[in-house]
Amino acid sequence: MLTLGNGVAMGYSRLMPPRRTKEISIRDVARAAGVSVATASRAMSKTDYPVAAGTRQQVIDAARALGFVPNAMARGLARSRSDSVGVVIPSANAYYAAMMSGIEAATHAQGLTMLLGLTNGDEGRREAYITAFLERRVDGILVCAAAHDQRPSRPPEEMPVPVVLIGQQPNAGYSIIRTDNVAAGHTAARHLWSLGHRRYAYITPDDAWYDFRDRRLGMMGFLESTGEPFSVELLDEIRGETDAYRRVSDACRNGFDATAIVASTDRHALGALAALADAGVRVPEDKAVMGFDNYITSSFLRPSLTSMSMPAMEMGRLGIEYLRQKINGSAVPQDTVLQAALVARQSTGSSHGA
Amino acid sequence: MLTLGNGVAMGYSRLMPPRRTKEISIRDVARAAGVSVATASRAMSKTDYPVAAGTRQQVIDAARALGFVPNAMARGLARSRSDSVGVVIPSANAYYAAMMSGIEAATHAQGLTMLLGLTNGDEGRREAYITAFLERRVDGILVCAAAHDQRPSRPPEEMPVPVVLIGQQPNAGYSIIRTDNVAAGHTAARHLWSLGHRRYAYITPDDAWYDFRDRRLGMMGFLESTGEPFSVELLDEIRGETDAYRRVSDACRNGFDATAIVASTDRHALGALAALADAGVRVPEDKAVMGFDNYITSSFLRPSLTSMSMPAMEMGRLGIEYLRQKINGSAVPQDTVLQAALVARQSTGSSHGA
DNA sequence: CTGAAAGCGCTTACAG
DNA sequence: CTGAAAGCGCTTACAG
Repeated sequence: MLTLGNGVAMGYSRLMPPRRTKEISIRDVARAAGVSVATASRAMSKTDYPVAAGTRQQVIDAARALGFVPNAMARGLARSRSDSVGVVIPSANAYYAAMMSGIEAATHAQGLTMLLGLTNGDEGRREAYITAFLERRVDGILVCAAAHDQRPSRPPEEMPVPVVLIGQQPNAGYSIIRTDNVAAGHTAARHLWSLGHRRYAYITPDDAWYDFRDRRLGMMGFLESTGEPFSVELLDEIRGETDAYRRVSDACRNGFDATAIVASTDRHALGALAALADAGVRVPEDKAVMGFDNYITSSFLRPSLTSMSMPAMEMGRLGIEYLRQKINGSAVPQDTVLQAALVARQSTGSSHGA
Repeated sequence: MLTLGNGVAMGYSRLMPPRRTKEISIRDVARAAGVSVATASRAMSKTDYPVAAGTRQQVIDAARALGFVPNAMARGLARSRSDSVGVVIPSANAYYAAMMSGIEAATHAQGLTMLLGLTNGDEGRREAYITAFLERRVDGILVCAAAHDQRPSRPPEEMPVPVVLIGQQPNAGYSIIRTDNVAAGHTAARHLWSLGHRRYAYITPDDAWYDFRDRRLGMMGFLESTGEPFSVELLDEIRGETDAYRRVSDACRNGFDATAIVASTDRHALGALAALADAGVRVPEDKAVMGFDNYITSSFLRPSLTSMSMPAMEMGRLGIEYLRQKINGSAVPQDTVLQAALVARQSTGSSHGA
């Protein structure tokens, strides 16, 4: 090994010739076991099919001896079933990471392979991934979140496989699993209200993402329901920590009126908290801050961040569960609504543990 | 929609009968276009193959009119090539999320579909995923990280497809892309040393993960190279933020001697920072803290966290690039070493920006 | 309990 | 530039 200036070490591996030897097939296994291909197939894949115990063992032994690796493409072609599901996810942030964990657990438990499509900011890839999944004949598709204007272009009847949506989307007709973000926003505002706050600020990207819009609507709904005076300042077009930091810093410099800052995600809250700290604004004494999603990080910030915990992992798990049921021809709830949970911490002055 | 107490809303979708209508195939397209199946195939897939422009257009029009979706399993079976790669990743945390972004960008650019296997703490799933990928006849496999004792059970010669490793692993013979963690540990220690620190603590899970071991070795290497007196306290068996918080809290209660805390990842550093804050220890005045990986979060903590930035995204991108080259029969560097970069921030008292 | 054979939907020499 | 045909590696009625 020899490290170059550019950080790349040398030492080339031998050039492998293109692998062209015919793979060992079930035909080879059958021959070795002295049975027909049909029997070999049944002995290996259909555990319930009546095959003489001895025969089955011979086949299995032969397969092992030959190092037989069944060809899932051939199997899928013959069965019109791939035992795979396609998953579309916007990006691999902490929120979707939790969702992916749930998805992984469920797919693994059911012997399904997961084809992953990350749109990574380029929502145009969404359709491209769905098309790719369809060509690969996945048994079902899970579409996680989507902004307002980005819908699966076709209605459910035109989709050749079951589709389940996770996260509020404008796609009428599809089974969907979502969190009650209106209620979450409502709960967040009520919590801050109970601490005495009357002047609010909401930090968000924009209304194109339903989750963020609904959280805001829930907050507004609660505030209006009080029948008392309040104010809400909207800080929008905020894409991430950096945007949040800048805007809150600016606000602090220009007489930031709000005493309660509601950030549409913990990431936005993180930027806001940093800005407040740098501006010498004390939390929660001067201003309270809340976020959504309850990232693991949030409990270790100082002050630790109060957040609405969303059941991302459970949504992922449930999404695959629904898909499985649909694939098997079972009915599935058309609209499943999970609830978020308030986790109060130091940023709102209501708790003092980690 | 009607939300139940358990958070599940009712409203069942109609039961769809198992889809059994034969899919429309290239045969249908050929018939509709008035050409042979062979010509239809060539017109649609082999852009370079000599097909009369008019004929090609007819085929394409017919395919569109029929809503033809080529069957990738059949294609793969016929070509012995699936245009897919299998990716094994330990978990979807921020570090691997960055790696996945790089992987996604590269696979998408090359028209490869990504099959994802998350081991999620259960490293036994590693082999299971590799087997599943092999059955699906992926064109190549990318194995991201792995602890000391978890190796692909077979040597490269026995793997029927190209494999590329990302992250230091004990798998002799495979092409590997890694970061120079020894150098990173060295750099981290040098930075702290230059700030005057002589008593260190290292927070880590254990040596089973090479990255963490190497960072420690690099740190020790630098300290020993100074020829001056120093001390290093090892806080190991620390799995995450919570463990780090507890152990550092305990240490503070029992006279924590170290003035420089080196955490094997930013996550560990986060727990340590929280513990120090709660113990009334000032950072960086009383103790300095450093982490590795440079999560986005780290720059927004207060004090913001000094960290060694690892090129995770680039590793992911390069991994797929190498795989592509191997698949095409090209040689690839056997050992590629990328370098980490120091990002100094407030936790070590060397910077004061965000 | 077992086997022969058709079929899944493509691609690709091979022969015009 | 085009077509007929074999073949990719499985599964599954159908018939013993």
